[in-house]
Parts: sequence; C-alpha cells; structure tokens
Amino acid sequence: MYLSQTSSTKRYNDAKLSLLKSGNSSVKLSRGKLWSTLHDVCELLKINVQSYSSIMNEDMLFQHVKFKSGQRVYTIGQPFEMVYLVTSGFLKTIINDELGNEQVFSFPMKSDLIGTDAIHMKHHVSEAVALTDCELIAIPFDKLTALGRRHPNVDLAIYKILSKELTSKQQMIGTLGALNSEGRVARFLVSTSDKFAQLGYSASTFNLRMSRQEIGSYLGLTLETVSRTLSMMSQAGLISVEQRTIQIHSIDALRTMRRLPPNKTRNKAKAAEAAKAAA
Amino acid sequence: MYLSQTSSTKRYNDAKLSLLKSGNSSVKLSRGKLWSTLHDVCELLKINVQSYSSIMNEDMLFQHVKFKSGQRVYTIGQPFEMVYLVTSGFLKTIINDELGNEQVFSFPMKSDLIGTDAIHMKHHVSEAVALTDCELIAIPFDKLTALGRRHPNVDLAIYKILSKELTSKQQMIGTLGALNSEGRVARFLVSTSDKFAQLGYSASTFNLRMSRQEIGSYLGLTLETVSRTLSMMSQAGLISVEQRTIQIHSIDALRTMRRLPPNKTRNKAKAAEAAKAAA
DNA sequence: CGAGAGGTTGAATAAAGTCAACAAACGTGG
DNA sequence: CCACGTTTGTTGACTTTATTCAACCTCTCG
Repeated sequence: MYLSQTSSTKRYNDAKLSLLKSGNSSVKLSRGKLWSTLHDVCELLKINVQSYSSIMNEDMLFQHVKFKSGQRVYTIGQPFEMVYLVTSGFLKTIINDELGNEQVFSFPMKSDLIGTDAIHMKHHVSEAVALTDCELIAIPFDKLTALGRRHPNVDLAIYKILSKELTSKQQMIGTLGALNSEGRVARFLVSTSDKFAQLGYSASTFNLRMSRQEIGSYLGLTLETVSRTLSMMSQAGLISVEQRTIQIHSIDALRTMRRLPPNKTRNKAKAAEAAKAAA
Repeated sequence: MYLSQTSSTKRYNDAKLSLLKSGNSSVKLSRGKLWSTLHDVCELLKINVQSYSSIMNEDMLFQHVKFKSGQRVYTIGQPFEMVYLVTSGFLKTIINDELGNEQVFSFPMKSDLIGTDAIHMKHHVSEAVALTDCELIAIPFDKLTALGRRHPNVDLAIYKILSKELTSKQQMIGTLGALNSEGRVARFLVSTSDKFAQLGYSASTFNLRMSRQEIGSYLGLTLETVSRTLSMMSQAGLISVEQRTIQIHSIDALRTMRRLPPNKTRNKAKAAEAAKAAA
C-alpha cells in the first residue's frame, strides 16, 4: 500500500511511538508499516556518532513512506514539515517555471536527504518526484532539531549535511558555468558512477532512471545534445549505451574530459605570464 | 591596519573577552579593534530572536577584521575555523581549476555569511577575495554551534541561513541551466538591484564592483558577451551603462526577460495538451 | 603623460539549439 | 500473447547563439 503525498505528512502522528521500543534490529515492522531507529538514520547519512549509547536510547522512531513511480513526495507551496531520507529508488527534484517548463535540480537516490531547501520557508520551494517506486524515511524537522540540541554530534551532522549539499550545488554551478556539453555529460556520468560505487553497486555498469529530456534539463542542454554526446562517447569507445543502461569503459578519460570553453588560450598566456612574474 | 589572512584566524583568541561586557551600543571599540555583540550579528543576519534577553546576556563578542581590495579572507585548503559575516565592502568567492582559470561563485556583500561551504570539511573548498576594502565579523564556528545548542532560535537560524543559501544556489543553477545570455545578465542585474534595495541603497542606480570578466565567469559567459548584452540593453533603453555604474530604467522589463532556449514551442504544445487532458 | 588594465565592437568560427523524420521500446487492452 | 498506439531515443540538415580573435578605445594610476 502506497501513501499519497497528503496523507504521508499526517500519518506520522497517528502512530503510538510508545508501543515500539527500539531494539537491535535495523527496521521495525508494526501494523504493516516500517520504522527506522535513529541509529539507522545516522548510518544511512554516514553520520559518525561517537556517543552511540546515549543517543540510541532515544525513544525515537521514524516512519517509512513509499511512493510509486510518478508520485510526488512534496510539491511547491506545500507546508514544510518533514525532510526525507531516501532508502531505495530514484527521484528527481524540480521546479516548474511560469509555463510548465520543468527544470531538474537533482536526482536523489539512496542516502540522500531531500526537502532541506525549504527549511528557511514555511512552504516547499521545489518538488520531489519519484522516478521509480521508492521508499523514504520521513523525518519531522522539528524533531530532528530538538534532537540536535540535546546531542552535539547530531546538530553538527545536520550542519555538515547542509554544507555538503551547498558544495555539491556549487560544483553543479561550476559544471554549468565552465563546461561545454561534452564535459557536462562526462561529469554527469562520472558523478553518477561515483555515487553508485559509494553505495556498493557497480561503478562501471548502471541504469539511468531518467530520460534524456531530464538529463538535458539537469545539465542545461537539450535532449538531442545529450543523445548526440552519448553517441559520440560511445563511438569513441569510452562508454557503451543501450537505452538507459550505461557501461563505462574508461572512467579516467571521462574524468579528465572537462574542457573549458571560456578564454582557453588567453588565460593560459596570462598564467604563464604570472608564473614568469613570480619567478 | 589591515589583517592578513593568516593572522586573522588567530587574532580572535588573543583578546580578553572578559574585559568587554556587552552593553547597549552596537559596536565596541577596544585596543583599536571593533567588536560586535551577538545582537548585532543577529540583526545583520535578519534573525528574528524572540528571547532577546536570555541570549543577549551571553558573554560573547565577535571580532571585526578588515581586508584591503585584493586580499583573501580565506583560501582553498586553509583550515576551517570561522565563518565571516560581511558588514561592509564587496567580495567574490571563487575556485581555481587546474590551470589558473578562475570560476566565480558569488559576490557577497553586507549581511552575507561566507565560508559556510567548508563546514563539512576540515579545510576550505573555495576562496573569498575582497573586491574592495571591506570589513567582516569573524565568527568561530564552534562557538556558534555551542550557542545554537543553548538557544533554539539560534540553531534554527543557522539552519535557515544554510537552507537559504541552498535555495539561492539552486536559483543560480536555474539561471545557468535555462536562460540564454540575455536572461542571465538581466537576472544578474535584477538580483543585484534587489539586494541593494534590501540593504537600503538605491535599487535603480548602483556601482558594480566587479569586472566584466568576473561577471562573465559568474554567469557562464565570456566577458565579450556580457559587454555586448549590456550594450544591447542600453540601446534598448532598459538601462544606462557607464563603466561599472548601472542605472536601471525598466526593472520590470528586465524581470520578465527570461527567455528559455530549450524546447520553447514544444513544451508549450505539451502544456496545452496536458491542460486539455486535465479538463 | 604614458603604460596597462579594463571595456567595447566587429568579423569569422564553432557550438549548441531547432525542426523534422524515423526507429526502437514500452505498456495497455483485446 | 500479440497488435497497437504512445513515449522515448537517435540522427540529419539547418539556424541561431555565443565564443574566439583582433583591433581599438577609455579610463586610471603611477
């Protein structure tokens, strides 16, 4: 049974937490719903919690929510209450500009925390759409901050997660601002590969869950350019493409494939000049 | 007397905070250095602190540091200890890629907090360079988090600041991903104007402190394209340009000047189709 | 006053977008 | 399980856009 977006934000309060004491097992099953302990959440977020015992005694469980492909976890304008931690499946976060044109911002997957861009507002400023069936842990933000106040490690962890997101957005800005289409697609493949590797999946063969259109929107390119670039890389022997399945043959080539369109030669001359001046 | 980047991180600990009790005045002068109270910091950050009295009794002062035009507040690789709140002047945050090519990420000014992208690391991942002489409040991050732990409003404020930054980066990604050169320059002018207005300065006439090169890097364009676009807007009567002084005649025109290169007509058709299907 | 950095403008080139046709995969219902 | 229509992906020809290279101008600051 899948929850709709409206009911998912309510459901948390329904349950009687007192009935469910935290034990050793990873995930609790109760009344057909899954619950995660704070321990699970921290592990998924790769939070290094030193004082495990004190924190893990917290009488706190977080509910799992499921969404079917195409469903929205949250939408623009919806009241902000929760952040969500992905445990399985793939999503996209988007905004829709004035005329239905959607802009993709990220492709969250396992261990990504989403909804954090709404913290400073009362309402969500973007929306999260499931690209496949997926499962998330719903974390009431006020509960999280309350926890952070009691446990220094937790609040520092939240800061770090937000800061990390900031850096990743910054890298995205760098990608869009300084790389041509080839470089952008290469970097997209590399970072996707890195992400899969980090989660213990194959770094060389994986299935993209998004369309060329969505990749294009994410990279600031048209779907045709994405398609062409992938074909080109395939012809160059760097990758194999079969629909949404990508096999990477030479990750190193892709990694160094970041050419800089702006002022290539001019800045080189400048750099040489500066080097000479310094010597 | 201006502080160099290396000494600026040390200087904080030198001073004897106990000598300086917080009073009513905004800024304390001691031994030729300026100090701000937590109250000042919160005001600059536009933090709505409800329980003023309890927080403001904190025996906590933050040192002002000055930098001359061209100096670096922090550099890549430098240990992360402080975040900095701008009180006057203009800066840029950048990274340098493999071959001296610099990428501009933001142009911080009064009331902006910088250095937050390094929270999740031991070291800074970008660098902040003064575009003009400027003054910042150095805030030791560990002191800030300690404060946040004691005062719910403060820790929430930190979350909000980080989240707000996240949204602004996201908007930048939108700008770079979906707008052509014209739209990017227009949006740059509009958001600069908004920022000035918000600080109480003129929204229609202001002085850009950065070069065309730096604007270009920020917007993912070449300096020539920036120059040409400004000339075009000037000829169209939307703005006046005189070196780095910009006068905006029709902010509304600039605000709506966000054309979308990708799939202009196609998505319109789709949207119409979808609307029909919904009805 | 002169050197150098920053800014503007023009002409040629390269890159990505647009439009269109086609092919392949998917999913739905008979 | 197959046939059908729909969606998604590929490729080509052409157009538009922004970059590149170069010349020239204009401020600023020793």
